[in-house]
Amino acid sequence: MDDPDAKKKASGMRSAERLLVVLRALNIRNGATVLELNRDTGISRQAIYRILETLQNFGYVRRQDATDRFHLTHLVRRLSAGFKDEEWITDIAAPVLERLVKEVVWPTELAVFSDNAMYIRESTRWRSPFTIDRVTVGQRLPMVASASGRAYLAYCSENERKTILDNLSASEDPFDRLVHRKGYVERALEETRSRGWATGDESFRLHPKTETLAVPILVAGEARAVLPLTYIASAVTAEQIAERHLTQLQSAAREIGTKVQMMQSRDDVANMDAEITPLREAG
Amino acid sequence: MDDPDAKKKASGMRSAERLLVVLRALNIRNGATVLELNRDTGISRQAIYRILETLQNFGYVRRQDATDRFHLTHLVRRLSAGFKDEEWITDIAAPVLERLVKEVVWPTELAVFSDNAMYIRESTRWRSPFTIDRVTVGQRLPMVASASGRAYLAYCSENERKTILDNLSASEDPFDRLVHRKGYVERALEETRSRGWATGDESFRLHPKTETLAVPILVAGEARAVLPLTYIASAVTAEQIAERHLTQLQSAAREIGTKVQMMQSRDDVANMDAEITPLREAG
DNA sequence: TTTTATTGTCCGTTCGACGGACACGATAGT
DNA sequence: ACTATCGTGTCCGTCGAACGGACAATAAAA
Repeated sequence: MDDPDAKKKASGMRSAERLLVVLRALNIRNGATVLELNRDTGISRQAIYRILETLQNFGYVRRQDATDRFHLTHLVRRLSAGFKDEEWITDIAAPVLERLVKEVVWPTELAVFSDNAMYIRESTRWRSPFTIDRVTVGQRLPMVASASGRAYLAYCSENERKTILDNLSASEDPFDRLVHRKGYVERALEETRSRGWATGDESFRLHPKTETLAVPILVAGEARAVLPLTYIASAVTAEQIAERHLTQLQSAAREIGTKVQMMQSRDDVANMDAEITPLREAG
Repeated sequence: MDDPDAKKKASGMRSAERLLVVLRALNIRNGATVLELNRDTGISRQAIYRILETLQNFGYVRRQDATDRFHLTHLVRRLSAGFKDEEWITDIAAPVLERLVKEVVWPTELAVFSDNAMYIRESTRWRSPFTIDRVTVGQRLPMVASASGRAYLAYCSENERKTILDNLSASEDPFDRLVHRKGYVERALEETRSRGWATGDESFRLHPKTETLAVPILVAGEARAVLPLTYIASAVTAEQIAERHLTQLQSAAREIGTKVQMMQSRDDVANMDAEITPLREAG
């Protein structure tokens, strides 16, 4: 009875919500009058004045003198410039991983390449009952010794692989120095490609009892990230995991890859589904 | 007396302001816990919860499951993607023009190149007592006939000039067709470069009584925009205007140019002067 | 002149934001 | 085990900020 509109939000701050709505409206129709914003958003004129004044205090909006239009300023970039392009994939992967952990009981992660190593960016470890180690987001994984690194190297572009291996040859990290072992990298990548998934070197273990298996996430045919699965070595073998879950892993990887590709191919992320949700009608 | 804190803002909505502060804080330290945000911004924890919930409802923020950190999502781009790169220069020029109109009584404008013509993007006409026409923001100015177009063509890069003139040769616009007149463009540009400022063809007048004189705004040595000044032809000549105000015009143009250049050379607009202004201390 | 459309501001009411207080869990030190 | 410390999460009574109706002012249209 107290909820006439069915889709009432759990909570959230009213005035702040409306500021976001106005800010979004200004992004869709940059250069708008108060009345236009009133019509676009359904927020009362008086409230639009208050909101615009607030935005002006922060310098995010300026008023064009001649006309009575309000424009965004370059400072609005501050509201989103902290979000790096590289994080897209993590952002998109998160919900997919969440679903994946329900099908595959073992914990899975998302790892991306950065600074000549793979880094875990998202994890479902805490959701899996089989998690025993404490590896967390931010964990570094060496390129040639870890399953994630190998999956990436095996499926990234030829040029990228060469550059990475070149960089690694100067590294002091003991696991990185494996690149100098004759034929080591070639064998590992060959094996990875023939199976479609990678394992890590037995000398590299984040936890003594666990092992990891990883599949690549391809965007436009090249690896942009990897999807590792960690299991308890005494319970199952890598082959058993692959037999049971490889299809699911690869399907999740493909879903993430295509979603990222779709995003990147859009010219303008902002104006997709450009309608604003009017809050309520007001005068 | 009713203003105890000396720097109290005129008004603005409290909760919405604090949401903006938190959003900005998240951009500076992407991936933050509630407590970190509390410390960074000085906003109480309870309020941070409310704010983050609001941002989550809009999808601008998601919570990384494993850790207790909040991250921006790709949707935050919607809050600034409506601001085009091309608008930077307008944004930066606006305050400079405002000052300029106080020194030079005649109305000045900012015009940028777009779609094979110049377009007025900012104007101080309404501020000048000498304004008689009703030309407004958005007005199109042809490239070879208008003062603004000539100033741009004379000082843009060689390649850009060639491309523009090529495009114009196919245009149906009568003023654009002047490009076909033998030696016309060359003479106009030569004259412009020798003086440092441009005038329009006498056949092109937005208003029968006014004429225009324009100087280029250079960024990295090439024209990115122009700064036209409109005067009443019966009152003064172009030469008189130039004699009196050319220094001021060029100095304003230089100021805009260097500011834009400074902006563009920054890697990250968001993190410049990265301190957040804590609102007040709270628990 | 009247009508319509739009901008701008005032002000009394109300409801949403506020933060103190408390519960809980995890980790560290003794 | 006990205590201390730190961090997360939630409840709830109070209070002031946000709300929008109402009105003034201006300009253009009928």
